[in-house]
Amino acid sequence: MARPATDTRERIIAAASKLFYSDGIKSVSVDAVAAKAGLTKRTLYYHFKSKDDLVAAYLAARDQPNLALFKRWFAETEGGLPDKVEGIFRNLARSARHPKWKGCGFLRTSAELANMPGHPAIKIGAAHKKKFEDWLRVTFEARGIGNGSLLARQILLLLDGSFAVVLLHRDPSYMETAGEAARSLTQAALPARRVRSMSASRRVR
Amino acid sequence: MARPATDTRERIIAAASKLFYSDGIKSVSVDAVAAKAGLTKRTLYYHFKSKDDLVAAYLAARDQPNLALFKRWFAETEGGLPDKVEGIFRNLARSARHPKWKGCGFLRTSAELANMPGHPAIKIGAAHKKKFEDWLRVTFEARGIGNGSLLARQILLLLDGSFAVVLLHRDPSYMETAGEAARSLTQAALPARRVRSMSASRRVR
DNA sequence: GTCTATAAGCCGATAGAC
DNA sequence: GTCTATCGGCTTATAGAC
Repeated sequence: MARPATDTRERIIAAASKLFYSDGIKSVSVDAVAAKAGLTKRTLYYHFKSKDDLVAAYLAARDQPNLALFKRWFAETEGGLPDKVEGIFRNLARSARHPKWKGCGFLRTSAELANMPGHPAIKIGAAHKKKFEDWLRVTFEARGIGNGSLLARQILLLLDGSFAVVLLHRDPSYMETAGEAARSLTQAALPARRVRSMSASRRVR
Repeated sequence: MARPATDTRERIIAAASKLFYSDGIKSVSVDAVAAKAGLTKRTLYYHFKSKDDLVAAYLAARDQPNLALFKRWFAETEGGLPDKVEGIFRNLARSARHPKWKGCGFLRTSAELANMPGHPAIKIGAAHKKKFEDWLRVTFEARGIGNGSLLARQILLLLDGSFAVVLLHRDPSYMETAGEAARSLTQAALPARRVRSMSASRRVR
């Protein structure tokens, strides 16, 4: 009562977020989350009906902040559309060099829970990626790209591919490679007027 | 003694492979693997010193067959280089429609064991992906592509991205999208002589 | 090389007091 | 809403017989 219930709930989610992202879902016990949050397991089960419920809350809490970060990286990168798209990958490569970086929490959770396709956490992850893809599509269409839907899907594939590959090899330079590919595809999809010289698709050869 | 020890070992790996790929690493107990192989846990521990050892053997057994499959898909697709590259993705999309498909075992294991970067299974997964990338690079260079190393990395990113995205959304059409992107990038990287009309990079607009 | 039996501990979840 | 205490089951791994 000294603290409203929502604060306790958010403290639990914060603790769960650190542990689940760092160590995975199955490796982290409910006891460990409760200890990290500074309360007992019984209290945790007062706020969440099950561990699955807690896992879903962990990903739901990452949804909006994650999207906001991508949008900020896009907005803050100067230049044309290909530059701004590549800017997302450059910023991601920078964050991937942090020692605590362990890939994409949404993708890692879906990989770990692949045998539970209906799990609420997977639905939240799928919705998150759809929101990102949709934001890309709308952004591309607003800039006059004909098939913005296709380009958005291609960029998403490169982004999630770089999450997976960089996690495996621990080599963030793959994100810069993905950024170059994203730049090439974006450049090629731009309306034909005033094509930039020295575009990435030319630089390749 | 009725059966050589290697047969027992291979039967254990076969059982482990089915269970680990289907349900993940942490979700599958050593008991379950032993039961599936039709022997006791004590016998399993006679052939493998630990569960980690068994996980590594599971991925090692998938290495060569998996590479051979990609090479076969490439070889059996008719047409030019962009067609053959896209053929890999088309075949992958077809296999992803099988109900038992659960993404890439190497990537899923590395996602689940992300907090153990030195785990032997992760090293095997990283080596597997490097072999695939290297085969792509050599293939591209043999066909006169200037920066075969860059294109190989880009194709790898699209392939692993499609593994991750299709696993999350359960929508194999993303693999066809990745195949189109791979075709575009391959086409753009080809030596300039005799550019095919109606290439994918043109079809986009 | 394969078996039965068990150690020693951790798991998610719950009972009941306050 | 938070606590102490605990249930029943599952976990990896090992001891020792044959």
